[in-house]
Amino acid sequence: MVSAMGWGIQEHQGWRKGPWTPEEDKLLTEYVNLNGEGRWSSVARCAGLNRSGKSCRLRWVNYLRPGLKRGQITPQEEGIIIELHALWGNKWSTIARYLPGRTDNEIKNFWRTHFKKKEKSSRKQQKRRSQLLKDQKLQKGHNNHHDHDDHHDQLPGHVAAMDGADQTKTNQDIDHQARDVTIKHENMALTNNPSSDQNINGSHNQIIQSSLPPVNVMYQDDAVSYSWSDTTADQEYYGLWGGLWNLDDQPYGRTNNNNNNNNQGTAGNYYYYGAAGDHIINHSNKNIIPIQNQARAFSSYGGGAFF
DNA sequence: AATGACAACAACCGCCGCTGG
DNA sequence: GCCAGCGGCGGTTGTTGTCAT
Repeated sequence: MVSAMGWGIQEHQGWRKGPWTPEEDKLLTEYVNLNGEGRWSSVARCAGLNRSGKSCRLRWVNYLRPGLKRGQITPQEEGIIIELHALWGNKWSTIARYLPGRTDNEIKNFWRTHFKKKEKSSRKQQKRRSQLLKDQKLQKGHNNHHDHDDHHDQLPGHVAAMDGADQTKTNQDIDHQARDVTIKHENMALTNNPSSDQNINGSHNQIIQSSLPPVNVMYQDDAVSYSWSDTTADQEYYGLWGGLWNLDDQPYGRTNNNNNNNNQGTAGNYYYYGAAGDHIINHSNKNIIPIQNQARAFSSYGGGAFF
Protein backbone atom coordinates (compact mmCIF):
# COMPACT_ATOMS: atom_id res chain seq x y z
CA MET A 1 0.00 0.00 0.00
CA VAL A 2 1.17 3.46 -0.82
CA SER A 3 2.59 5.54 1.95
CA ALA A 4 0.48 8.08 3.74
CA MET A 5 2.49 10.83 2.13
CA GLY A 6 0.83 10.23 -1.21
CA TRP A 7 2.07 9.57 -4.71
CA GLY A 8 5.67 9.80 -5.76
CA ILE A 9 6.91 9.76 -2.24
CA GLN A 10 10.17 8.11 -3.14
CA GLU A 11 11.29 11.01 -5.26
CA HIS A 12 10.04 14.06 -3.45
CA GLN A 13 9.55 15.09 0.10
CA GLY A 14 9.18 18.74 -0.84
CA TRP A 15 6.14 19.01 -3.06
CA ARG A 16 4.75 22.48 -3.23
CA LYS A 17 1.49 22.98 -1.40
CA GLY A 18 -1.11 25.67 -1.11
CA PRO A 19 -2.88 27.75 -3.71
CA TRP A 20 -1.96 27.31 -7.34
CA THR A 21 -0.38 30.19 -9.17
CA PRO A 22 -1.50 31.23 -12.68
CA GLU A 23 1.86 30.00 -13.97
CA GLU A 24 1.31 26.56 -12.51
CA ASP A 25 -2.19 26.48 -13.95
CA LYS A 26 -0.82 27.38 -17.34
CA LEU A 27 1.84 24.68 -17.20
CA LEU A 28 -0.67 22.06 -16.15
CA THR A 29 -3.26 23.08 -18.73
CA GLU A 30 -0.73 23.10 -21.54
CA TYR A 31 0.59 19.72 -20.55
CA VAL A 32 -2.83 18.09 -20.28
CA ASN A 33 -3.99 19.65 -23.53
CA LEU A 34 -0.95 18.21 -25.25
CA ASN A 35 -0.81 14.81 -23.60
CA GLY A 36 -4.26 14.20 -22.24
CA GLU A 37 -5.44 13.31 -18.79
CA GLY A 38 -4.06 10.48 -16.77
CA ARG A 39 -0.57 9.49 -15.63
CA TRP A 40 -0.77 12.25 -13.09
CA SER A 41 2.50 11.47 -11.42
CA SER A 42 4.29 11.90 -14.70
CA VAL A 43 2.34 15.08 -15.37
CA ALA A 44 3.87 16.50 -12.24
CA ARG A 45 7.33 15.47 -13.40
CA CYS A 46 7.10 16.29 -17.07
CA ALA A 47 5.23 19.56 -16.88
CA GLY A 48 7.89 21.01 -14.65
CA LEU A 49 5.54 21.33 -11.72
CA ASN A 50 6.76 20.81 -8.22
CA ARG A 51 3.38 19.38 -7.29
CA SER A 52 2.29 15.89 -6.39
CA GLY A 53 0.34 13.94 -8.98
CA LYS A 54 -2.61 14.00 -6.68
CA SER A 55 -2.51 17.73 -6.44
CA CYS A 56 -2.27 18.07 -10.23
CA ARG A 57 -5.22 15.79 -10.78
CA LEU A 58 -7.31 17.62 -8.24
CA ARG A 59 -6.48 21.01 -9.69
CA TRP A 60 -7.34 19.82 -13.18
CA VAL A 61 -10.54 18.03 -12.27
CA ASN A 62 -11.91 20.68 -9.96
CA TYR A 63 -10.73 23.85 -11.58
CA LEU A 64 -8.99 23.71 -14.92
CA ARG A 65 -10.91 21.06 -16.83
CA PRO A 66 -12.88 22.50 -19.77
CA GLY A 67 -16.63 22.58 -19.49
CA LEU A 68 -16.79 23.32 -15.81
CA LYS A 69 -19.63 25.55 -14.75
CA ARG A 70 -18.60 28.34 -12.50
CA GLY A 71 -20.88 30.25 -10.26
CA GLN A 72 -23.75 29.48 -7.98
CA ILE A 73 -25.64 26.25 -7.89
CA THR A 74 -29.04 26.90 -9.49
CA PRO A 75 -32.29 25.98 -7.73
CA GLN A 76 -32.77 23.16 -10.25
CA GLU A 77 -29.33 21.80 -9.52
CA GLU A 78 -30.02 22.15 -5.82
CA GLY A 79 -33.16 20.08 -6.21
CA ILE A 80 -31.27 17.41 -8.07
CA ILE A 81 -28.56 17.36 -5.45
CA ILE A 82 -31.06 17.01 -2.65
CA GLU A 83 -32.86 14.16 -4.27
CA LEU A 84 -29.78 12.33 -5.44
CA HIS A 85 -28.30 12.72 -2.01
CA ALA A 86 -31.44 11.14 -0.66
CA LEU A 87 -30.80 8.31 -3.10
CA TRP A 88 -27.11 7.79 -2.58
CA GLY A 89 -25.99 9.67 0.45
CA ASN A 90 -22.51 11.17 0.31
CA LYS A 91 -21.61 9.65 -3.03
CA TRP A 92 -20.51 13.02 -4.34
CA SER A 93 -18.80 11.81 -7.45
CA THR A 94 -21.84 9.75 -8.39
CA ILE A 95 -24.11 12.71 -7.86
CA ALA A 96 -21.75 14.92 -9.84
CA ARG A 97 -22.18 12.67 -12.89
CA TYR A 98 -25.75 13.85 -13.12
CA LEU A 99 -24.79 17.50 -12.94
CA PRO A 100 -22.67 18.20 -15.98
CA GLY A 101 -20.09 20.85 -15.33
CA ARG A 102 -20.20 20.44 -11.58
CA THR A 103 -17.51 18.68 -9.61
CA ASP A 104 -17.90 16.37 -6.69
CA ASN A 105 -15.95 18.84 -4.60
CA GLU A 106 -18.31 21.64 -5.52
CA ILE A 107 -21.36 19.60 -4.67
CA LYS A 108 -19.83 18.40 -1.45
CA ASN A 109 -19.00 21.94 -0.40
CA PHE A 110 -22.45 23.12 -1.37
CA TRP A 111 -24.06 20.42 0.68
CA ARG A 112 -21.94 21.11 3.70
CA THR A 113 -22.48 24.83 3.68
CA HIS A 114 -26.19 24.65 3.00
CA PHE A 115 -27.28 21.67 5.04
CA LYS A 116 -24.71 21.38 7.78
CA LYS A 117 -26.81 23.59 9.98
CA LYS A 118 -29.53 21.01 10.03
CA GLU A 119 -27.27 18.31 11.44
CA LYS A 120 -28.26 19.10 14.96
CA SER A 121 -31.89 18.45 14.50
CA SER A 122 -31.15 15.36 12.48
CA ARG A 123 -29.96 13.66 15.62
CA LYS A 124 -33.54 13.30 16.53
CA GLN A 125 -34.02 11.67 13.19
CA GLN A 126 -31.16 9.26 13.78
CA LYS A 127 -32.71 8.27 17.04
CA ARG A 128 -35.87 7.32 15.27
CA ARG A 129 -33.87 5.45 12.64
CA SER A 130 -32.20 3.25 15.20
CA GLN A 131 -35.65 2.49 16.47
CA LEU A 132 -36.64 1.62 12.93
CA LEU A 133 -33.56 -0.58 12.66
CA LYS A 134 -34.61 -2.49 15.72
CA ASP A 135 -38.13 -2.82 14.44
CA GLN A 136 -37.00 -4.10 11.08
CA LYS A 137 -34.63 -6.62 12.54
CA LEU A 138 -37.47 -7.87 14.65
CA GLN A 139 -39.67 -8.00 11.61
CA LYS A 140 -36.99 -9.83 9.66
CA GLY A 141 -36.78 -12.42 12.35
CA HIS A 142 -40.46 -13.03 11.98
CA ASN A 143 -40.35 -13.28 8.23
CA ASN A 144 -37.34 -15.61 8.19
CA HIS A 145 -35.78 -13.84 5.22
CA HIS A 146 -32.60 -14.92 3.41
CA ASP A 147 -31.53 -11.32 3.67
CA HIS A 148 -28.04 -10.44 4.74
CA ASP A 149 -27.44 -8.65 7.96
CA ASP A 150 -25.82 -5.63 6.40
CA HIS A 151 -28.96 -4.07 5.01
CA HIS A 152 -28.27 -0.95 6.96
CA ASP A 153 -25.23 -0.22 4.87
CA GLN A 154 -25.28 2.45 2.26
CA LEU A 155 -26.77 1.58 -1.06
CA PRO A 156 -23.70 -0.02 -2.61
CA GLY A 157 -23.79 -2.36 0.35
CA HIS A 158 -27.27 -3.39 -0.63
CA VAL A 159 -26.18 -4.00 -4.15
CA ALA A 160 -23.22 -6.05 -3.09
CA ALA A 161 -25.43 -8.22 -0.97
CA MET A 162 -27.70 -9.17 -3.84
CA ASP A 163 -27.39 -11.95 -6.32
CA GLY A 164 -26.40 -11.11 -9.88
CA ALA A 165 -29.86 -10.66 -11.35
CA ASP A 166 -31.09 -8.52 -8.50
CA GLN A 167 -28.00 -6.41 -8.62
CA THR A 168 -28.35 -5.71 -12.33
CA LYS A 169 -31.96 -4.73 -11.85
CA THR A 170 -31.09 -2.54 -8.91
CA ASN A 171 -28.34 -0.71 -10.75
CA GLN A 172 -30.79 -0.03 -13.53
CA ASP A 173 -33.38 1.16 -11.08
CA ILE A 174 -30.94 3.49 -9.40
CA ASP A 175 -29.85 5.00 -12.66
CA HIS A 176 -33.41 5.19 -13.86
CA GLN A 177 -34.42 6.98 -10.72
CA ALA A 178 -31.53 9.38 -10.92
CA ARG A 179 -32.53 10.23 -14.46
CA ASP A 180 -36.05 10.90 -13.35
CA VAL A 181 -34.75 13.26 -10.74
CA THR A 182 -32.62 15.12 -13.24
CA ILE A 183 -35.31 15.30 -15.87
CA LYS A 184 -37.98 16.29 -13.42
CA HIS A 185 -35.99 19.24 -12.17
CA GLU A 186 -35.03 20.33 -15.63
CA ASN A 187 -38.68 20.23 -16.60
CA MET A 188 -39.55 22.25 -13.56
CA ALA A 189 -37.05 24.82 -14.69
CA LEU A 190 -38.67 24.90 -18.10
CA THR A 191 -42.11 25.27 -16.62
CA ASN A 192 -40.77 28.11 -14.56
CA ASN A 193 -39.83 29.88 -17.73
CA PRO A 194 -42.97 30.90 -19.59
CA SER A 195 -40.97 31.86 -22.65
CA SER A 196 -39.95 28.29 -23.17
CA ASP A 197 -42.15 26.36 -25.55
CA GLN A 198 -40.47 23.05 -25.02
CA ASN A 199 -42.70 20.49 -23.45
CA ILE A 200 -41.97 17.53 -21.28
CA ASN A 201 -41.43 15.17 -24.18
CA GLY A 202 -39.68 17.72 -26.32
CA SER A 203 -36.14 18.12 -27.44
CA HIS A 204 -34.99 19.41 -24.12
CA ASN A 205 -35.31 16.01 -22.60
CA GLN A 206 -33.21 14.57 -25.34
CA ILE A 207 -30.54 17.04 -24.50
CA ILE A 208 -30.73 16.14 -20.85
CA GLN A 209 -30.69 12.47 -21.62
CA SER A 210 -27.75 12.75 -23.90
CA SER A 211 -25.81 14.47 -21.18
CA LEU A 212 -26.29 11.60 -18.79
CA PRO A 213 -24.14 8.52 -18.58
CA PRO A 214 -25.40 5.64 -20.70
CA VAL A 215 -27.63 3.09 -19.04
CA ASN A 216 -29.50 0.02 -20.06
CA VAL A 217 -31.75 0.76 -23.02
CA MET A 218 -34.82 -0.82 -21.49
CA TYR A 219 -35.41 2.27 -19.40
CA GLN A 220 -34.70 5.00 -21.87
CA ASP A 221 -38.20 5.70 -23.07
CA ASP A 222 -39.62 4.98 -19.70
CA ALA A 223 -37.43 7.62 -18.14
CA VAL A 224 -38.95 10.28 -20.31
CA SER A 225 -42.54 9.21 -20.08
CA TYR A 226 -42.51 8.40 -16.41
CA SER A 227 -44.71 10.83 -14.58
CA TRP A 228 -43.60 12.02 -11.20
CA SER A 229 -47.13 12.67 -10.13
CA ASP A 230 -48.21 9.16 -11.01
CA THR A 231 -49.18 7.93 -7.61
CA THR A 232 -49.06 4.24 -8.40
CA ALA A 233 -45.62 4.45 -9.86
CA ASP A 234 -44.50 6.57 -6.97
CA GLN A 235 -45.79 4.11 -4.51
CA GLU A 236 -43.97 1.31 -6.25
CA TYR A 237 -40.77 3.30 -6.28
CA TYR A 238 -40.86 4.43 -2.76
CA GLY A 239 -42.35 1.29 -1.44
CA LEU A 240 -39.30 -0.44 -2.82
CA TRP A 241 -36.66 2.15 -2.11
CA GLY A 242 -38.12 3.45 1.04
CA GLY A 243 -38.14 -0.08 2.31
CA LEU A 244 -34.55 -0.60 1.33
CA TRP A 245 -33.42 2.62 2.85
CA ASN A 246 -35.24 2.56 6.06
CA LEU A 247 -32.12 1.34 7.72
CA ASP A 248 -29.81 3.55 5.80
CA ASP A 249 -27.47 6.01 7.44
CA GLN A 250 -28.41 8.57 4.86
CA PRO A 251 -31.42 10.81 4.57
CA TYR A 252 -34.19 9.50 2.45
CA GLY A 253 -37.60 10.59 1.41
CA ARG A 254 -39.73 11.59 -1.50
CA THR A 255 -40.82 14.73 -3.16
CA ASN A 256 -43.95 16.05 -4.60
CA ASN A 257 -43.98 18.54 -7.37
CA ASN A 258 -47.00 20.68 -6.74
CA ASN A 259 -46.84 21.97 -10.24
CA ASN A 260 -47.90 18.61 -11.58
CA ASN A 261 -51.13 18.64 -9.70
CA ASN A 262 -53.72 20.90 -11.26
CA ASN A 263 -51.22 23.70 -11.40
CA GLN A 264 -51.38 24.13 -7.70
CA GLY A 265 -48.54 26.11 -6.30
CA THR A 266 -45.68 27.41 -8.34
CA ALA A 267 -43.21 25.46 -10.32
CA GLY A 268 -40.23 24.50 -8.26
CA ASN A 269 -42.30 24.59 -5.17
CA TYR A 270 -41.78 21.06 -3.99
CA TYR A 271 -41.57 19.42 -0.65
CA TYR A 272 -40.07 16.52 1.13
CA TYR A 273 -42.52 14.58 3.13
CA GLY A 274 -41.80 12.83 6.32
CA ALA A 275 -43.36 11.62 9.46
CA ALA A 276 -45.22 13.96 11.75
CA GLY A 277 -42.79 15.80 13.95
CA ASP A 278 -40.26 16.24 11.17
CA HIS A 279 -39.92 19.31 9.01
CA ILE A 280 -40.26 19.98 5.35
CA ILE A 281 -38.51 22.58 3.31
CA ASN A 282 -40.13 24.79 0.75
CA HIS A 283 -37.46 25.22 -1.88
CA SER A 284 -38.99 28.35 -3.28
CA ASN A 285 -38.77 30.46 -0.21
CA LYS A 286 -36.53 28.24 1.96
CA ASN A 287 -39.12 28.13 4.67
CA ILE A 288 -38.87 25.18 6.98
CA ILE A 289 -42.26 24.02 8.12
CA PRO A 290 -43.06 21.51 10.83
CA ILE A 291 -44.85 18.47 9.48
CA GLN A 292 -48.20 17.80 10.99
CA ASN A 293 -50.95 15.45 9.96
CA GLN A 294 -50.58 15.91 6.25
CA ALA A 295 -47.33 14.05 6.04
CA ARG A 296 -48.51 11.02 7.89
CA ALA A 297 -49.97 9.67 4.70
CA PHE A 298 -46.51 9.47 3.22
CA SER A 299 -44.67 8.01 6.13
CA SER A 300 -45.08 4.50 4.79
CA TYR A 301 -42.70 5.33 1.98
CA GLY A 302 -39.85 5.16 4.35
CA GLY A 303 -40.31 7.98 6.76
CA GLY A 304 -38.84 10.72 4.60
CA ALA A 305 -37.47 12.38 7.64
CA PHE A 306 -35.50 15.53 7.20
CA PHE A 307 -34.22 18.30 9.38
C1' DA B 1 -13.39 51.80 10.71
C1' DA B 2 -12.71 47.57 13.34
C1' DT B 3 -13.89 43.08 14.20
C1' DG B 4 -16.19 38.85 14.73
C1' DA B 5 -19.29 35.39 12.63
C1' DC B 6 -20.41 32.97 8.90
C1' DA B 7 -20.42 31.30 4.05
C1' DA B 8 -18.07 29.79 0.09
C1' DC B 9 -14.48 27.80 -2.00
C1' DA B 10 -9.86 25.61 -2.73
C1' DA B 11 -6.81 22.33 -1.41
C1' DC B 12 -4.97 18.62 1.41
C1' DC B 13 -5.19 14.11 3.82
C1' DG B 14 -6.03 9.41 4.41
C1' DC B 15 -8.05 5.52 2.78
C1' DC B 16 -9.51 2.09 -0.62
C1' DG B 17 -9.70 -0.49 -4.91
C1' DC B 18 -7.62 -1.64 -9.19
C1' DT B 19 -3.84 -3.06 -12.01
C1' DG B 20 0.45 -4.54 -13.71
C1' DG B 21 4.90 -6.51 -12.70
C1' DG C 1 -0.50 -14.52 -4.49
C1' DC C 2 2.01 -10.42 -3.24
C1' DC C 3 3.33 -5.81 -3.62
C1' DA C 4 3.97 -1.11 -5.24
C1' DG C 5 2.08 2.52 -7.79
C1' DC C 6 -1.74 4.91 -9.34
C1' DG C 7 -6.38 6.86 -9.62
C1' DG C 8 -10.23 8.10 -7.29
C1' DC C 9 -13.19 9.15 -3.44
C1' DG C 10 -14.98 11.22 0.82
C1' DG C 11 -13.77 13.82 4.86
C1' DT C 12 -11.52 17.64 6.69
C1' DT C 13 -9.02 21.88 7.06
C1' DG C 14 -7.36 26.35 5.58
C1' DT C 15 -8.17 30.67 3.28
C1' DT C 16 -10.74 34.37 1.58
C1' DG C 17 -14.80 37.16 1.03
C1' DT C 18 -19.01 39.19 2.87
C1' DC C 19 -22.02 40.92 6.09
C1' DA C 20 -23.72 42.37 10.54
C1' DT C 21 -22.67 44.58 14.76
